[in-house]
Amino acid sequence: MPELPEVEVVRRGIEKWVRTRTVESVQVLDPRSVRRHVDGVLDFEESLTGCTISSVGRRGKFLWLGLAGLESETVLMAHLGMSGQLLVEGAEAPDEKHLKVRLSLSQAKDYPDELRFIDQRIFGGMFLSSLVPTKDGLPGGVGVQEPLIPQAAAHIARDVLDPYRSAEDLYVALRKRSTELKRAILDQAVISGVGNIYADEALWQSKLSGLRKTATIRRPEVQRLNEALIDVMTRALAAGGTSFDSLYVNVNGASGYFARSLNAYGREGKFCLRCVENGVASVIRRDAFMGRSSYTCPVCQPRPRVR
DNA sequence: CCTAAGACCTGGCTGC
DNA sequence: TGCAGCCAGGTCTTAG
Repeated sequence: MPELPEVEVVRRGIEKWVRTRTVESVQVLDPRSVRRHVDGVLDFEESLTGCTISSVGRRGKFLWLGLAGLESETVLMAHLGMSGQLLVEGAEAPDEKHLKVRLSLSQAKDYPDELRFIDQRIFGGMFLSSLVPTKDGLPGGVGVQEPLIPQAAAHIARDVLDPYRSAEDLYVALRKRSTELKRAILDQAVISGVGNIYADEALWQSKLSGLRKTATIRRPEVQRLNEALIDVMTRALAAGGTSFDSLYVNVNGASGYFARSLNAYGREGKFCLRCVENGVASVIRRDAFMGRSSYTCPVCQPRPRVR
C-alpha cells in the first residue's frame, strides 16, 4: 500500500531511467486506469506521444513526470492508489497480468525502453494535468525547483518530508479543523503523504490517541507528532518502503521490508513493545475506523474522555 | 463554508 | 468443493 515513502522510492527509482527520454508511443490497456483524464483514452495517448520527460516530481502520494514538447505546461500525473506500480523494463519482458499503461521510450544504450504502469485494484491511475503556480511561491514538491504544482495536486498540503513545511504549519492546520486527530492527519489538505499505516505508527510513536479532538491539541503534542511523522517516514524510506501483500513492489522489483519494524499497525493482540519495556503487559487493540482499522495501545495512547 | 459518508475496484480469505 | 460475502484502502463525489 504505497504511502509517501513508497512513492518517493519509486520517484527516485525511475528518475534516472526516464529523464531526457522521449515517449515514442503510448498504449492504454485498460481505460479505467486513465479515467481521470477527462478528454479520453485517445487524447491521452496522442497528447503524450512525442513528449520528452524532463523531471520526476512528487507531493504526497502524487507523482508526476515533467513534459517538454507540449504547447501548454502539462505534466503526466501518476497515482499508485492501493496497488499501483511503475516499472522500467525492456520491451521483451512479458506483460504483467495487471499491466494497464505502456509508455515506449526512445532508445538509449543499456536503458530499458518501456515505462509500465501496473495496477491490480485500479484505485490508481494516470492522467495529464496542467501546472499552476504554488500558493506560497515556493517549489511545488520534491524533485522540482519551479514554484509550480499540477492542478490536480494543488489542493493538497505540503507533505511530511517537504523541507518547506514546518511543525507550526501542521499546528495551524489541525487547529482549523473540528474533527478527530487521525481523521485530520489522513486528510491530504492538512498534511499530505500520510496513509492508514503510517498514521497509526506516528500516533503510537508520539503517544497520542487518534480519537483526540483537533481543537484540544496543544503545540508540544503537535511537535511530538510532527517529529514522529518525519521519523517514521524517513525510516521507511531508508528501508525502501513498506510492503504487506505482494502488490507493492518497488522499481527494481523488490519488496520493501519496513513492515517488520512496525510497532502498532497489524499488531492486534500483541504486546505493546514500549509498555513491555516499562514492565506493563498491555496489548495492541484494533478498532473499526472510517471503514478501515486503527491499531493502538490502550495504555500509552490514552483515549480522550467521552462526555 | 465545513464534515461525513458513499463509490470506486480486485482478489484473497472466511464461513456455510 | 463451491460460492457468497467480507475486507483492504486513497481520493473523488455527493450528501448533509
